[in-house]
Amino acid sequence: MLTQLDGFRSAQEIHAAMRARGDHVGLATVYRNLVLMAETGEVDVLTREDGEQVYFRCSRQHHHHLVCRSCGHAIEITGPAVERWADALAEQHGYTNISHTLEVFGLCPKCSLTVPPHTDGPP
Amino acid sequence: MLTQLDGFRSAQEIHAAMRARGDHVGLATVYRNLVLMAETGEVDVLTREDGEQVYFRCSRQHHHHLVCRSCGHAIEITGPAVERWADALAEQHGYTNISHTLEVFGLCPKCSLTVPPHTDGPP
DNA sequence: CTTTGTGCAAAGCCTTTGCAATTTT
DNA sequence: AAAATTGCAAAGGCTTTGCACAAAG
Repeated sequence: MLTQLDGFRSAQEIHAAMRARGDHVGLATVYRNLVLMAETGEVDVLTREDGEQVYFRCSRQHHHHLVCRSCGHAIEITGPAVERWADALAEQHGYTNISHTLEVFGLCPKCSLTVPPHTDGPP
Repeated sequence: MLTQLDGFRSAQEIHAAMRARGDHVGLATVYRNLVLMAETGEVDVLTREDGEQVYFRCSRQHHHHLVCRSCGHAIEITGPAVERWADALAEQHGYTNISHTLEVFGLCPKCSLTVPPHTDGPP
């Protein structure tokens, strides 16, 4: 199921899609499996700007994403320079156990044509 | 109130702190004001790993944070190189309306001494 | 038969909203 | 007196949990 998704989707969206496809599955099961898959690293989780968690099956190596704000379509990206920069900076401040989050959002080429640009200020 | 905080705090934490200090204030008011201040850019909001939103009063220019995973203590950081890299990369993929999130987490020097390191895998 | 996984409904948690009361202008 | 702000309680939305039942080993 998840294998055919090209972007981040919420548990509820995945559940709805499965029902629509005919699967007789409960919402709780979807949540349970997603949580499990997230723990094993089988899927990536990120929190959308509206607070909802979204899931996406992708490679297990450390990477980040370029995510379409409108349709959820995601592309894996890597930024070795950023990783080093973040680690070095945190160490300079005496921080340990360093991790980081980095996501790039935008409107994908397809959605750029159909969705009005958002007017919020920059983040 | 917020001015004396040195790090990101949730609405509920802020509310509790105000009550403890003697302020007779409702939770709804705290939320309402935080939302307002976030809209005007007076405070920064970010979503903690547990999904709770946390607020922090800091400078209005574009910046990121080095946040202590344990006590919430935050330091503003800037990464001009990262900004350019993210924008260029997104443009290469035909994305428009680009924004990004970047937060570095770790244990601050103080918490490094008292808190057992977390054993989760890297993000 | 024991173990694992599932569905449904109920509960939990953070956040928002309705409304009357209070404060401010 | 009108307008804006607040407190409280109720409602909303996403997620988790309890429990009985079905599926798998």
